[in-house]
Amino acid sequence: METFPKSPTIGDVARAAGVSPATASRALTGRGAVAPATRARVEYAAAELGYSVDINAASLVTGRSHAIGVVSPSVGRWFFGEVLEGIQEALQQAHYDLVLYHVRRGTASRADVFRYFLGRRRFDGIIVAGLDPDMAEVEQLTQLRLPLVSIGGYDLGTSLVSIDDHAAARVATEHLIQLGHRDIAFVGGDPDGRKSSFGDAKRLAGYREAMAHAGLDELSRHAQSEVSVPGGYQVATGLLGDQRTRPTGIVAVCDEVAIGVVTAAQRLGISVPNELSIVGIDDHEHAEMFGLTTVRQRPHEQGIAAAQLLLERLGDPTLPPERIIEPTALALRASTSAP
Amino acid sequence: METFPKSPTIGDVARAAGVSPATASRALTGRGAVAPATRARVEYAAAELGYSVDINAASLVTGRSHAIGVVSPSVGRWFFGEVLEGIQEALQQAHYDLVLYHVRRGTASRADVFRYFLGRRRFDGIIVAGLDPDMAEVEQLTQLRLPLVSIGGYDLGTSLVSIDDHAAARVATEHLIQLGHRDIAFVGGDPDGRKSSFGDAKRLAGYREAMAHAGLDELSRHAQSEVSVPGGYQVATGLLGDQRTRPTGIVAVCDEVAIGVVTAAQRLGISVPNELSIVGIDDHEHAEMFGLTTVRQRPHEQGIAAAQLLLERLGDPTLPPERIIEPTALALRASTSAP
DNA sequence: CGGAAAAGCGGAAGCGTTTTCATCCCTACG
DNA sequence: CGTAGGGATGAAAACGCTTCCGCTTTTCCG
Repeated sequence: METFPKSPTIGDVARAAGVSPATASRALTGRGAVAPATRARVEYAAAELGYSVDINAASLVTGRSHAIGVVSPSVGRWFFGEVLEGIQEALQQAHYDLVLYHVRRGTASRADVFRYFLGRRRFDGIIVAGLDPDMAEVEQLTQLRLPLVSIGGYDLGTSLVSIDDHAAARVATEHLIQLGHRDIAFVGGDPDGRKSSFGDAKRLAGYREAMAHAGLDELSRHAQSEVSVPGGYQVATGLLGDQRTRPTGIVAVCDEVAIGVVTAAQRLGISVPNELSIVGIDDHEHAEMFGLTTVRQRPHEQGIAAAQLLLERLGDPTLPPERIIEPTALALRASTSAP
Repeated sequence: METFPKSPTIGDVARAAGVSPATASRALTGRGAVAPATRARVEYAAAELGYSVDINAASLVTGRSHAIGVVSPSVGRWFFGEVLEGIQEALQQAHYDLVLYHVRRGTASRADVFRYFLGRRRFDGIIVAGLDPDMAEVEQLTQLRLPLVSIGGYDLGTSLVSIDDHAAARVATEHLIQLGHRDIAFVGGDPDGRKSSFGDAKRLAGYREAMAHAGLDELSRHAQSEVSVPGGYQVATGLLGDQRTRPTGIVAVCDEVAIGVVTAAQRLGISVPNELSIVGIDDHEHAEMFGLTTVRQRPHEQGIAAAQLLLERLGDPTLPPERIIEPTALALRASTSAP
């Protein structure tokens, strides 16, 4: 095992194997014809020297960087964490690197990312997750002329992976209606979804449609909150405090909010589901522990699907955009019953 | 605004500004002397053309890729999500990209990452967060000869950012002892920390030391569990079920486990803190909502500190390794009282 | 005012890789 | 047996950028 002051190049490998750099490259990349015996010699030499391709040099000539960019406003929230892990899983199998850009809404660095970071040809394609970009950002995104896949609702007119948020909330609401509930509140998010994610607004609309369809327009109400466990807890503490105005059923914008609501109910001594039925959306990893009835989605699978969609389009950029709507299903647990 | 069939190069910018590529490069990178008027012309031309440097070509010649790698076994858990966001924040300010490698323990792709991904000179330095690498992996990491910073306990002999896990658990335990508790259990993690993170084992040791110091060795006990909210919930359900063997105080390996324990206690009708005191470690974003007494740490700040440590060493590789022990502090809330 | 130093700039080399093109040799087929 | 075809290989160009080197011009100071 020879030691190099600096990393060995393909020239070093070629010399050690007694071939030209061209042949060494062919042997190692698998492109072009090379005799089996030669290939073995090259591979042996490469292993012996601890050779690893310099991805920058390779990218320069091929124009492919073998990485994809992921832009997301959050990594800590369950949905995004799961999506990210799914993307990673698919990318690692394809030997692609993942370059992460965290763009919290309204931060200065967010503008930097769009203006400065995204244009450097560091990646071959891009996945935007749960992003609600403004016009300028959309422009900058399309300007890149890179294959793009969107996850989680916002429709850029490109390939897209999502659930039907509208239908998910409708199903959740209809579940409560079928159980006999009439006074059903929707908890979480803000009215137009500007401050939360784009899908949240669609879920609210799905709830409203189900209510209207059952002739319950009058009873529709929306309690805004931050989209988080404490957010749900806080708003539920207010909403459930007065027994006279308390609804019998709650549809939460997502499981995190639903868990906050469940916790608040417990704290207030309100029995779930006897006195209050709660249904969430997500099937969060804690949903089972809280016995939460919810509409299941699989963000991990969505991440994988998005990455695969993107990888396909890296291989063949002429492929038309594809829209994948992932299935959802009601998961019945112990947080809902007849009123 | 001229449109290019392909992205404009620095040659295009130079031509538009009426200078040589060399001068254009100097003007844009800020290295080397260039007249103010010339710089302005070049910058104007670059903006007009929508020029953005090809980072691969630049990396090839400078040997710096302006990216750093982050290796972590999780992104969804609170601690790692916070760390990741902190790292991002610091890196974005320095115009560095973040390349993420998710290495779950025992997966095939983990081996791939160490064998294949890490050696491609895609990044200039590396941060490992909460990793418990085996010997081969440590070898591969040091083989890279790249500046490295470790977060969260495992000591590779390099620069490092961490809290004193041992002391944190000791403080938590002593808090209960001072309140008058004697029968105190430690919940979460496995004995040697092999399956959970490295710091968890140190926390267990800190608990044991505090117990021993108070002459309570005999009463020391450790209830193993997955390090998660459901994990804490599950083990607490068993531990608290039998009133005769129920401890009066619990030290949880982290707040996620502690929250699981609190929830289990509520479900079992055990009053916190009247019948059971619980103290966590972390100051998780949900700790306040659950009224959890805990030992606070700030993973977001640790992420920032680690990134800064690394960036400094990128600028001057001769800098000696530095070990930053971040402070912790007991945060008193409503989950602890005298027994 | 004269000379030294510094500033400003262009030409060209070079980073490590892939790929085109040309060459050589072997096989297979008429 | 002659030749077409294809497999295997090497030489060299090219990718886009930064930087070294050298040249000219300006500035500064005694």
